[in-house]
Amino acid sequence: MKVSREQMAENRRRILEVASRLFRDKGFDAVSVAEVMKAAGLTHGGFYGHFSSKDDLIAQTLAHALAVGAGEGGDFRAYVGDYLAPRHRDNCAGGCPTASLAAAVRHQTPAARSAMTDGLRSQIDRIGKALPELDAADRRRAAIGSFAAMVGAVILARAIDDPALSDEVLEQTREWIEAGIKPQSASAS
Amino acid sequence: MKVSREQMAENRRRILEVASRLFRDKGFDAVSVAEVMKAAGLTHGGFYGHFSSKDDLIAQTLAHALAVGAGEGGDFRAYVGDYLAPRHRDNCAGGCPTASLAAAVRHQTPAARSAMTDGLRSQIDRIGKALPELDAADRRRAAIGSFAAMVGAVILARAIDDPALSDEVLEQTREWIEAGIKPQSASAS
DNA sequence: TGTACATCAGTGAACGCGCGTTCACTGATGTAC
DNA sequence: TGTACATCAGTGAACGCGCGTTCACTGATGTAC
Repeated sequence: MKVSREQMAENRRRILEVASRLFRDKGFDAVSVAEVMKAAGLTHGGFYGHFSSKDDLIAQTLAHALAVGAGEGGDFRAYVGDYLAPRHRDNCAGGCPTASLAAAVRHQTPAARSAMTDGLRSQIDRIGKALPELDAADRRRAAIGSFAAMVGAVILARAIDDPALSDEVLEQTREWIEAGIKPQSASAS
Repeated sequence: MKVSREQMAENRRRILEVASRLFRDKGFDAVSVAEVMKAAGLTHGGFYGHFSSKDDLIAQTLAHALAVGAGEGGDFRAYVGDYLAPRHRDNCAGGCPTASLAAAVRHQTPAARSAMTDGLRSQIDRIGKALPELDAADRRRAAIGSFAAMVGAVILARAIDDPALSDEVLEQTREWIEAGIKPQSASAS
């Protein structure tokens, strides 16, 4: 049965939202189109009224997931602390899409890789703006280096099955980043 | 037709070797059992004489791939430079198994996660030993932090479709790590 | 404002395909004599 | 050392299953009058 235009737009939004959570939690391959539609409260047949293919859903979900949560002009220390916390490691479905999906994007379509690239570019710029105490060159290096370390640490912490080592990877990486963003080999806080 | 015991052992080794390259290149899901066996010069039916399932192959391939290349007591600077080089980014099949597979291990069996954990533990220890100029606490932090940054940077560089930004992620992360492993906010080389 | 009808979002059965896995068979291996 | 035979690594057809995708159908929407 037909639904109103607003209802359809909301359905589409809900599909993208549940797909984003499911993909982050289980990966692109382990989530079926039918599973996404069921989680959105619909049946699988209607999927192709919203998206041309599963690959199209993946690309649009990436663009959607990497666009939200863009705000946060806040404290970089606090951001790193939250990012490298066990709570974030254990919350794939609600966590950073880059940490969950960046490695899988390599095997996806050009549209998906393009969405990922745009998201990463703006993420790096955003981190740079959160480091105003550094000069331009140090700021860019610190933004890229610390973001790479954060993403890598969460990926490693999620792969490791020993909780102690997993916690240690998060904690040591946090300390390593904090030491690295002190301006110019200067004094401590 | 039956083959000699040595031939069988060599076949098994070849299966693990080609599986390691194929998995690193295309991911676990995109490589079929038949594809692995064909690349090893065999037919798919014989697979179950060597492994109990595809999951078993994945776990044993991880243990195999993470065990070799363990040597290299060499210079840490050179190691970082090679790791964060475009050549390594562009060589998934022959590159670091952690950079290619760590993120996917989260969705695999406990045996696979256990093999990954063992590999990461020894990798971290090995990097620590390559940093003898630091004291114990700094060494551990530098080993974990710089390895996380290296893995994260290669994953991000491989996800990005803009060559300039991809190169920049590698290069800036390399500089960030080099700045971080200078002993105790001390002088340059 | 009320009615008649064309539109089209969503439904659910059905499709074709590739996958992991199984199994009856083959023929070289390697052991018993 | 040579022969007879049991073993078993590898072969390739076949299986069942879940997936992405298609399509005839349904009935609420929203427009034309």
